[in-house]
Amino acid sequence: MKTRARLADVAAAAGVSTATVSRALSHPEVVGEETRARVMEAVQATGYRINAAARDLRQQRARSILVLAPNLANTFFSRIIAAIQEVAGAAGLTVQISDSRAEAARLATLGHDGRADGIILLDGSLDPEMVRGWPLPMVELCEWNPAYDLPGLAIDNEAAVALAVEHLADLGHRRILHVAGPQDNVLGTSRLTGFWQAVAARGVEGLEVAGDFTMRSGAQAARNWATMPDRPRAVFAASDECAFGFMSECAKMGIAVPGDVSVVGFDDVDFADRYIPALTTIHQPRARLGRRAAESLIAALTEGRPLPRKRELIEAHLVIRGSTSAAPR
Amino acid sequence: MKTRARLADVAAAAGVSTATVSRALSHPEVVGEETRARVMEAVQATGYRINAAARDLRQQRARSILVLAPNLANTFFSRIIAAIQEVAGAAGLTVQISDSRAEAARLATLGHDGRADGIILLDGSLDPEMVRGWPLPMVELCEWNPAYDLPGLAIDNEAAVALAVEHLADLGHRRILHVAGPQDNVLGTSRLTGFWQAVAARGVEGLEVAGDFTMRSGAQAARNWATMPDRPRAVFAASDECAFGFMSECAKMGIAVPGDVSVVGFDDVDFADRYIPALTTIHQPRARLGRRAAESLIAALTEGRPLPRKRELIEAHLVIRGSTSAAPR
DNA sequence: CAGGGCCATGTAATCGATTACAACAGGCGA
DNA sequence: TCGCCTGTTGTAATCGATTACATGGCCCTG
Repeated sequence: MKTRARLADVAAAAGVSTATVSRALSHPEVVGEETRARVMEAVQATGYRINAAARDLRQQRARSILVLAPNLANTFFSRIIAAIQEVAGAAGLTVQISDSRAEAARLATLGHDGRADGIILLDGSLDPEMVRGWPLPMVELCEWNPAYDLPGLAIDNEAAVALAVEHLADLGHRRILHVAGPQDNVLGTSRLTGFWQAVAARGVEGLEVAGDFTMRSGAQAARNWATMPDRPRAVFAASDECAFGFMSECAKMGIAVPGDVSVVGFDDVDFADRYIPALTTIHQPRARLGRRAAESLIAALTEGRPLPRKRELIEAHLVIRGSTSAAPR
Repeated sequence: MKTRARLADVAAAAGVSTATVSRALSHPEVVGEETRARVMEAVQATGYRINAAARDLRQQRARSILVLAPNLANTFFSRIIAAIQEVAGAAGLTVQISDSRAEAARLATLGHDGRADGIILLDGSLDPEMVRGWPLPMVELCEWNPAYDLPGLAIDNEAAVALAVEHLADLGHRRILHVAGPQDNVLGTSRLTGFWQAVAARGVEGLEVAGDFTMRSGAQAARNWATMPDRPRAVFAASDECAFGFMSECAKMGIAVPGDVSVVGFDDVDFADRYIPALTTIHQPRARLGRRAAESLIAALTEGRPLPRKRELIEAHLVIRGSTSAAPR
């Protein structure tokens, strides 16, 4: 087998034209039964495989979607991406991934070179000009940025935060510390906003310390918190990772969770359930988010069904585990 | 802006032929300085972006690599994939991902449709016939399968396991339990083999219980272990996740780690350092593995540098943290 | 000044499919 | 029997780039 068989080779083998072979493969119903059989046989015999580049060029589509996330290594994103890939694969589309923090020129190219038919954006911090310049259907997922002016899907972060605050308040906590996310990120800011709204609504005292979603920042927050004169006994971290960092640092300092301090996280990553103690947290249905985003984008691509115009919010729920307990009286 | 500008549009705008435009863009040095400037101006003016499908078709390459992993959601793989993407992106290649457990026909197509120039395989359980049939450069990473007959890169699992066993033995443990990985997986089997070799070499007693790398199986193993009449005080889990499962179940049963039992994991995932207690484990340099695999594949693709013929093993090391302590005397 | 070589550029073939349109055969109704 | 319709197949244009080869101008050398 020297070179790959082309459509023309199959046509020659079957004694028909390339048009017929093409039709036999993509629109079998318009080809005569006997001819079709002969073509299929020739396909087998030659080991023919379609050349995607040629088909894509002619059809002006790439049968591929691009997923942009700020950190591909993060377990939060990987679960979502897996779900996207699953849906896309089932629809016969490939998935390209790229770190959205890559060099800007390279990133811009990805949306312009025709190798993707649509984009799923997991990053709200891209240059809006660049994003709006991409001539493709796009959806935002989890994060969002009004300047993109795109349809999107996310959980209702503020409502979710309220669940966490309510839970702690229900346990009798009157003072709650929020280890915030980065304030250059919509998730960070909306969770912070939600926090202040929720404590105000519930009439409990709120406190705030800076963070950036990472375990390291959670640990740092714990060290700061530990030095507070009258430290709050309830902590709401802006992410699970942050909560893990906080709790692990507590353990180092000999502070018990939830005995000395109750901790709530956000995301419900896979490890939350198996942390010690198991982490009370907001569950983000990551697989579902990924699946739904992929489905609506793919429907837009393949059936021309228009994308929704607005951002859609789905409800997240609280999962109560061992890291929270009643406030000491 | 009705349709995207093509090379011909740029050529018209610059008053040159398409050949000149093409050359000005990809081989600037062969084009006259003044002409080049005029072309660049026309590119700006028309907003021209190359059509990748056309270029790929003509050049018979896709500028893309395909990464196949058995579970894209797994944090172990995602770190590796991120590194691959980073290297590939810097080299101007896109990265396609697919779950290698997808339907076989779809998977086979991925290697044949010409949309990838090379493949990085993170799964040793694929149909060897299919893998050998792919007419592309490939490398195996982390996992391997002799039937693929491919170059590969992985840590020396058996040597790594020996480090774990040595560490436990050095702490005075004479009886060590291995919570094994799945035996239909090379990593599972090679770690098990390594375990038996290491205990024999060190002259300590080994015990074995089945598992499959998951937290769930680790938890199950802990429950079994707890019922053993004379239970070993040292456990080596085939993966960090398994170790987390084991430890979390211990916590539920009121068994202290490392007080009552020392636990060693394998992989050093991001959370290992922040678990409670922090997990002693074998560090797999996942970013480095991903980077090196990507680099050698890309070198083969772009410079024609041949891939190594054999599998390459790199050393892993042990990270000692809080989950292990001296055996009680 | 003729001839050779080099440089810059243009012409046109090419990559491998899809698809608009043409052509042809056979069946059927008028 | 003629003309039309339907169903099947072929011819050739097309997608948008790259690149082998041809061309023409210019400079240099003998």
